[in-house]
Amino acid sequence: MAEGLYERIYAAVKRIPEGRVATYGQIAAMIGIPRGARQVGYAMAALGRGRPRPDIPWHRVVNAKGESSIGGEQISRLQAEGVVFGTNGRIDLKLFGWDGIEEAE
DNA sequence: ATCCTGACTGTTC
DNA sequence: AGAACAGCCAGGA
Repeated sequence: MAEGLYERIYAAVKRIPEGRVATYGQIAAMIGIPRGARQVGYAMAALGRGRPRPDIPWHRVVNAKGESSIGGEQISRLQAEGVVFGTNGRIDLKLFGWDGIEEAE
């Protein structure tokens, strides 16, 4: 181990099934860091900085309100996966929110 | 090596 | 309902 904390975050993000979205706080909680939502956001930001972008579906990570914190490409990608945005630009976490459990195929 | 910035959340008033 | 406070890690200059 001795992996960076970000590595764990990226791993959790990769677990998000297609067509579903997870919140920053949810990712943080599932890897064991309460109140670590910010760290998750930082990790995502680090992806677009200088870090290479592996196959991390960062676009599937949204804020607690169910909307994209950055918008732009993120929203386009989510819609391409079938995620529907409300009139206010928010997603129904009850419908697209990921429970942290991958659906069996 | 140090300082600054960056894609958040829940609680309380 | 809107605003403020506190907690957290890594990378770039």
